[in-house]
Amino acid sequence: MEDFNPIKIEEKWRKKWEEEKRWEVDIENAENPYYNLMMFPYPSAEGLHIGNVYAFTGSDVHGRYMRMQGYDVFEPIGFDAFGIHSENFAIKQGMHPRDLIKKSTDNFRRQLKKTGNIYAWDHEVNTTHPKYYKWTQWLFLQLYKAGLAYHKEAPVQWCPSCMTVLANEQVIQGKCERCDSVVESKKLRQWFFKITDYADKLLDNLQEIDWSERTKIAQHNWIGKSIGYKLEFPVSKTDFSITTFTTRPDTLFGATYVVLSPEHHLVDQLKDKIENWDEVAKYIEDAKKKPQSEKLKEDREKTGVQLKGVNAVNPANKDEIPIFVADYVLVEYGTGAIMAVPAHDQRDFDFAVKYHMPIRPVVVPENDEQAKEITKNTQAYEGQGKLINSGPFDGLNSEEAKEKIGEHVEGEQDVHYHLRDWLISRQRYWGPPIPIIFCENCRKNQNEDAEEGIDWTTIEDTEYAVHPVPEKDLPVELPYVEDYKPKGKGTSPLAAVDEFVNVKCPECGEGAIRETDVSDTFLDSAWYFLRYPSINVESKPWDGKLNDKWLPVDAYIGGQEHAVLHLMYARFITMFLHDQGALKFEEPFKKFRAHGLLIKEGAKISKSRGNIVNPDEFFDHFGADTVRTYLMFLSPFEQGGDWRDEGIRGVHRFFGRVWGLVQKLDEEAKTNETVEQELHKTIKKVTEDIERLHYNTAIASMMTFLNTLYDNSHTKEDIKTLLILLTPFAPFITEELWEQLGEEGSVHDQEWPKFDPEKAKDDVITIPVQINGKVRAEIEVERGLSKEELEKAAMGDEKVKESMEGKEVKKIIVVPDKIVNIVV
RNA sequence: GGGCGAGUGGUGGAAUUGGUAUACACGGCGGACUUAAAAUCCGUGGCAAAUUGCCGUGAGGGUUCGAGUCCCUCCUCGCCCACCA
Repeated sequence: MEDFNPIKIEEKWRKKWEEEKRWEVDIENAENPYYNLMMFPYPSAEGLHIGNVYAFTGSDVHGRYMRMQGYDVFEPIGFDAFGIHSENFAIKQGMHPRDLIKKSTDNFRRQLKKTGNIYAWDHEVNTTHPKYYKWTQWLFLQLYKAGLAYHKEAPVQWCPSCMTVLANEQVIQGKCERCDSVVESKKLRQWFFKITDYADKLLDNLQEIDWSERTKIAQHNWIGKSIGYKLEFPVSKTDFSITTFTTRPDTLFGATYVVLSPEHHLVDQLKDKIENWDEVAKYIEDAKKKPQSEKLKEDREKTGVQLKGVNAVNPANKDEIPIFVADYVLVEYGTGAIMAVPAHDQRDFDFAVKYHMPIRPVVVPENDEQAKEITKNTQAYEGQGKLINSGPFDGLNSEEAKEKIGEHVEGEQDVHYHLRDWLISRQRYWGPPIPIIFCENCRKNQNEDAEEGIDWTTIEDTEYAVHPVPEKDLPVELPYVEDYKPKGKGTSPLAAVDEFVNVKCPECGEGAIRETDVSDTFLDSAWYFLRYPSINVESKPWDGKLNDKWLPVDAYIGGQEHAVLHLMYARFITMFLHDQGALKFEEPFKKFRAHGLLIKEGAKISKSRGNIVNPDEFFDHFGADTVRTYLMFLSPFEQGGDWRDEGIRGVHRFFGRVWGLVQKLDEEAKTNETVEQELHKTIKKVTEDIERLHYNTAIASMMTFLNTLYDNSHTKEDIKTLLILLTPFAPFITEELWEQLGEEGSVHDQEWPKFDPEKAKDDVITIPVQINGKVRAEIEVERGLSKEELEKAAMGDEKVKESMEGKEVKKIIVVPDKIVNIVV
């Protein structure tokens, strides 16, 4: 009898599998392709996080299961190694990002190979490799040529301490995530992708894809479609008119003032008429200076200033109402101006109370009691109801009134989205250079008359023609720059590299300059899944035939934190490529499931908490099988798990017992009935639970089955079935024991066991007998007894008779095969 | 403020359409084995108790023969978004 030594076993098989390239699929000829994708990691210098192991294992269990269902599973892996994360860490370490990334990916690869996942290592993607980012740049050019990439001056978030622009996701409540400094707003020329062109498609397609509901809802909310009306408020005694956007035209009669955002263009145009211009100008100046964090503060008091000397006209009742400038109205949303209805919008209400504006209720609930309450004006009523104080529209339902009032004042139906265009330029070093050349000479020679349609831009007061880098010149390689740190001048460190910046214009051949910004990391990851199958194709981003075979992705697993960013961008890019005729599908991921967050003892795992779990330690001590199975045993995969160091011992013991079972196998023994029934039940449970990613209960039922095998006479076949069921979770020990049982071939090539639904049911079942809803007895009966038989059996039971003594039966509820309840 | 989700033993968590609450594990305690320890195996929701009884799924109410599950009111926690008109 051999001792159970998981480390030795795993080394043996790992080596063998690596030599055989055991998990590679025939990418060209696979008959049943199944693309099992996991969000590729950012290779942090600290090494693989236990949370990564958790996520990857969950995906791999699914992949291995599908493999045993007869699919040719392609499970690739790669590294999302560009980006500010890596760069910041490199700066901290005083190491060049390129060197650091090389080191980190090597370490990641070493750790990933320990996990026992069926990765297609021959298809590894690395976003920082010129052979990869050549096509990221190509993608940029396609978007540019299609008119979906544009250049515009826009405010960005700027950290004065780090002296750099920050990505939106690096700004936490108005502060820099690294140094906690308050972020400022700064205007810079930027590249944007017109993702908003796809807002409706991104929204509508959600209905057709098999994704976790919460992820779909997150995307739905992020796109944030609001349907409403554009309403005009003329400025009295002028030719100007203020265009407002509202989703509640039904409350128009309650609009008692109008608010412009401080950046609104009309403020300047009305300058001559405004009597308190100095005051207004000062307010606007202050508002611009106000840091982002101040604006985001939760209970921040609203401020504003009235434009004295001018009034707007409410188009519904022709009332002259005041105009304010206030920074609670955002220039970037809607029209940058609102009609304020204090009675029915809490924000307007707060403002109205402070500045003594009238509050006129125009919508009240149908219920009169509640209606009385509303008219007391203690807070805004934002619900639906019937109209009052609205002239000819009184009594109408607010829903109907929307359209009627909207039409009455000749408003224009209008739609707005929360989704904004995707800002993709970064003034940093560690990313793919944006493949654009600016030529001053070409701009000078552009025919003034033909200005339309020719793309040009202004950089530091000089006009340039904008040229895409010719595709034959791709990739625009990121030079190895010694001083790669951000300089804080609003430009990338690449701007200081003359050899990079100065270039011959591809059109006129004269001296020109390159765009020095790099693109957002999210662009790298927005298309990587298209590259995996075609990683060895040099002449194009992907091979059409391979693409047809493997894409779209069959199953995608990743973190909920990417619900809006990455997943939205990937969908947008796919839709765009589809419209270009480059892809046959619009949606990249047929099925998506978000895994939960792994925590430790109730707390988030983080360096600052000092509760880091080092996966290497556990791999080396217990082996990958145990780590994998323990992680999956914690809780439902989509819910997340709570890691405890001690808990892993239970799974270790379990495998010790599985091992022991094989060691003391009695070849002569026969299966008894209990084992047979339990076997079919277990197959059913494990299969169903793996399908719905409830790995924890799948494992629990295998533990139960193991206990049954220990307690009952069983055969080698029974053990073999258990091993097969365990394979997706524990690929090493199952293979080893398969070999020890003297079986041909590999456990991994076995067909997934099938269960007989009849045998998965017990023949004799225990039925509880309740009296007045309390369990008083249990009776053993055959399955399938009729109501009458069951009632008879229950009434005949000794315990039941005892409890019933001297009582009168009022009613008996009998649910066959379930329960008997006697009411007395 | 908005959206989403969750509250079950000391802990992680189980529980088809409403049908024996706490499966499977961890830890603690007790026991077996051992010279002893480790490992292994068995028992263990709480309170009282000879057999047994009562109480128990965040709180309160309701529907039902029967509620962790359905309905209403409330409380707490987590995540995401946030002055989006």
